[in-house]
Order: sequence, then structure tokens, then C-alpha cells
Amino acid sequence: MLFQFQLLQSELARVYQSLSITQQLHALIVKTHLSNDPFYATRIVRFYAINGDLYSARNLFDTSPNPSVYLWNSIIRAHSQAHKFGYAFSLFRKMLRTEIKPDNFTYACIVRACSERLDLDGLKLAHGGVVVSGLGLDSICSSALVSAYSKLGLVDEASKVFYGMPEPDLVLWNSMISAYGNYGFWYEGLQLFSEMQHVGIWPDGYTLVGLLFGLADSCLLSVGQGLHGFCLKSNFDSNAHVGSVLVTMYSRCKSMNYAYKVFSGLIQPDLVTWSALITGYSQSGDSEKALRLFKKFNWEGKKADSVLIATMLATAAQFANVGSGKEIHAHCLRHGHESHVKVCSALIDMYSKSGFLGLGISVFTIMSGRNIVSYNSLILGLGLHGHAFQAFKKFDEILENGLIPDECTFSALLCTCCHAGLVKDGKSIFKRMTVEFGIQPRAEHYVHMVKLLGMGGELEEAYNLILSLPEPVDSGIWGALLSCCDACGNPEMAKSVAERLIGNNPESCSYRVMLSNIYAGYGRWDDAMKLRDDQTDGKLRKIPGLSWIEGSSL
DNA sequence: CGCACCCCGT
Repeated sequence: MLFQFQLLQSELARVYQSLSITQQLHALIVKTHLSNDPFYATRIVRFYAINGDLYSARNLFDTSPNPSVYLWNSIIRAHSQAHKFGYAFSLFRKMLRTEIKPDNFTYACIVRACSERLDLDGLKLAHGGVVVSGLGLDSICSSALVSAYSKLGLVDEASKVFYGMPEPDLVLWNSMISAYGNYGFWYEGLQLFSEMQHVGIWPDGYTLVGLLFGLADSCLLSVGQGLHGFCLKSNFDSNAHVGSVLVTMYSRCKSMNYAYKVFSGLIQPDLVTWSALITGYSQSGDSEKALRLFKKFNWEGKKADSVLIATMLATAAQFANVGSGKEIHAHCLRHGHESHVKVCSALIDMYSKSGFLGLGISVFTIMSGRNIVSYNSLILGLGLHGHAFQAFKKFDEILENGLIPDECTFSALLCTCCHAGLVKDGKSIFKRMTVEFGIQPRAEHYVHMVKLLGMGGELEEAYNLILSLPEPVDSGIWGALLSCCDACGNPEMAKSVAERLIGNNPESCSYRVMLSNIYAGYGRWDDAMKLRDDQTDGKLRKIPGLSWIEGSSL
């Protein structure tokens, strides 16, 4: 019987995902009473989880007499990977009441779950649990904590965890480099890149993905090329993720020739990589090429997802003619993408930009399963095109239909007010959101409020609003103020605010990038380039062993 | 006997 289990298990590995083989295994261990051994139960629970049958997994778990820590971990992980966080946490609480103590894997899973459900309070509690359990110096928990804090925007918290570790392993270095990368702190990333090699840890594909992603928005082509050279030398370029982030990096730097070169060197570019390239062309204004590539993508029998479809609709919106937009619309009806929020709002956007707002509204009208999310898309669609009155009418309709507006609804309404310059209405809807609907404003709401005030000429009030927020203030909020200053013809204020930010964060380059992008957006190329040069000026030389990065050519 | 942490697109 044991032999039969092993046979079936190898069969399972061969066929990759099979619910029926899992069920056979399950039946087998029940028949042979092997299900009393948590080792077998653990494997089956995992197989059920892979096949998305949480009900059977839970059933097996509940009938297991002596769950081991492994079995607990797999059932908790099964639920949290399926985003059933409520079940995952209640299982965890149940586990705490048993003899079995959670281990580093349990906490890593819980920590990750907290970050995915954007639960900072939960994360802090879990962090406390980690420390109390004596796992504060565990590398697996620490990596999970670094990533989780970074995902919730708390890079400083992440670095506190990182620097608390006496001897970080490769994964921990990677987590911290990615954390910096997520927020465009490329300089900090490169410093770690140098340090890790100094202490004898060799980077892998993850390291490079984190570094390159951090570079993508800063338009530092020479540094990107240097790292690209490093990838080639270390054979990381065959790594699909590295290839994908290289395409993204070059695309964002508007260097489509390089992006295409990397792309065509990949053996099997995946959906994400195709999207990165197509988006690159679309964003660089070459919508013809983006459309041609999308057709090629389809000819090769590949399946687009809703994100790519939304990108294609945005691409089609760039054409004066509504024809290709309608083609993409037909494509998305054929493949059932029209139920996606992003696709719907892209459709509404595409039609209204092509001069057919009516068609956009009818997309909303005929779509099935209209909910608060679809209302949000429509409100945003109306708002983006200056139909503020209709947008507010739709808001009333939401309330009349007994739907409950969410934070995105208010985001769309605030955005509407921004576009229409309705400062008073914006202020009042912001107040209603917090007072009447009890919604805690998020960074995006403040971004809209800052823009609303700023574009209405009340730069001082916008500035004071930001100063009244608790630290750390999201850099996007500052970015909104900076672009308002410039748009209001007050680039001097932008400069002084940005310089103050740069002064307060001398080690961080992201504010330089922001100010540089503002200058670039207004065609002030000299100012922009100077700031970008200032980013690297002398800085790379300060990092030991990295002087090769700049000026290395491919 | 063995679960695992880090990475890509608007």
C-alpha cells in the first residue's frame, strides 16, 4: 500500500495538477488508515490546495486526529494563498490554543497574509508574535516581514527589520533590495548590491529583478545598461523575470530598441513580458506598433488577460478613429473580458476619447452584474471627461439603489471634482466620505485633494494639508503638490518644496526623480537632465566596486 | 520522510 501511495504520488507530479488523482490518494490513505499519520495528510492537503479544492482539504484536516505543525501550516497556507484570509486567521487562532506551537513557516505565512489584505495592525501583531516566539532572528520570518512592510509602504520599518539581522542570507538581501526597488530607491538598492557581494553573497535573478525594477522609473539608462551587462555576464538574462523587468526598464526609459532586443532574445516570452513590450510601444506613442504586436500575439495562439486588453483599449484610444477600438471591444466580448472592471473602464474611456461617450455609457448600461465597481468605472469615466454633473447624479443613483459607496467611489468623485475644478464640491464630498460613510482616507484621496486645492490656486492650503498628515507621507502626495506648483505656473515653489524634500532625505533619490520628471513633462530638458545627472554624480563612485556600472556599454 | 521566505505589466 505504501508503495502504491508513492506510485500515485509520482503520477501526480507527472500530470502536474489533477484533482482526481488527489482524490484517489485521499481514498487510499483513508482505506489504509495512513490518514492518521499527519505526514500523508499534509501532502494531500497541499495537493487539494493546488487543485483549488479547499473544502476537501479542510475536511481532511478536520478529520486528522493528530495534526502536526506541518499539517497546520499547510491548511493555513492553503487558505491564505486562496485569499480566504478570514479562514486562515481563524485557523491560526485555533492553532494558538493547541499544544502545537506555530513555527517560522507559520508566522511567515501569517505575515504575508497581513500584507496581502493590507492589514497593518495585523502585521504589527504578527511581528510581535514573531519576536515573542523567539523568531526575531529567523531568516524566513525576517524576509517575510521585510516584504510585508514594503508592500504596505513602510520601507523604513522594512529596513529596521533588515538591519536588525546580523547575517542576512541571500533571500533577505533580495527582499530588502526589492523593497527599495518598489519605491524607486535605486541608490539604496545598489548600495546593498555592493555590500552583499562584499560579505560574500552572490546575487541571483531576484536580486537583479529588484534592482532593475528600482531603476525603471528613474530613466537612468546608463545604470540600467550596466546592470543589463551584469545579467548577460551572469547568464541571468535567460531568467524569464529578469528578461521581463529588463523589457519594462527599457520601455519606461523609452528605449524601445533595447526593449525589443531583450524581448527577441527571450526563448519563451510570457504574457507579462509581451504586455511590458506592447505597453512600452503604446506609452512611447507608437500605437501602430503596439497594435501590430498585439495581433502577432494573437496569431501565435496566446491568450490575453484583462490587463493587456485594458492596455490595448488605451492604445486604441490614441487613434483618432474608433475602428480599432471597436475591434478590441469585439475581441474582448469573444473572450469574455468585458466583465472586468479595468476593461469596462478602459472601454468607457476609449469610447469617450474617440468621441463616443454615449457608447461608453451603453457599455455600462448593458453590462451584466452591475455593482458598485461598475458604477465607480462609470463615474470615473464621466468625471475624466468633465461630466461632473452626471457623475454626481450616478452617485445619487448608487444611494437610491441601496448600494454602498466604497473608497474607490469617492476617489472617482474627487477625481471628477479635480477635472472640473469644483473645489467646494470636492471638499464637501471628502467630508461626507469620512463623516457620513466612515471611510478612512487613503493616499489616493489626499492626492486628489492636493490636486484639487492646488489646481484651484490654493497651493498654500494644499501644502498645509500635507503637513497636517501623519508621517510617513506617501511620496505620491508630495508629487501631486509638485506637479500642481508647476502647472499653476509656479515652478519656483515646486523647486523649493522639492529641494526641501531632497534636503530632508539626502540619501534618497526619489524626490530628485520626481522633480526631474516634472521638468521633463514641461519640456525643461536641461533642468531635468541636470537633476538626473545629479542622481549619479559621484554617487556610484561612493559605492565600492560599482564604478563599472556607469559607462559600460553593451 | 517533509511544508517555506524574495521577483514581472496600465
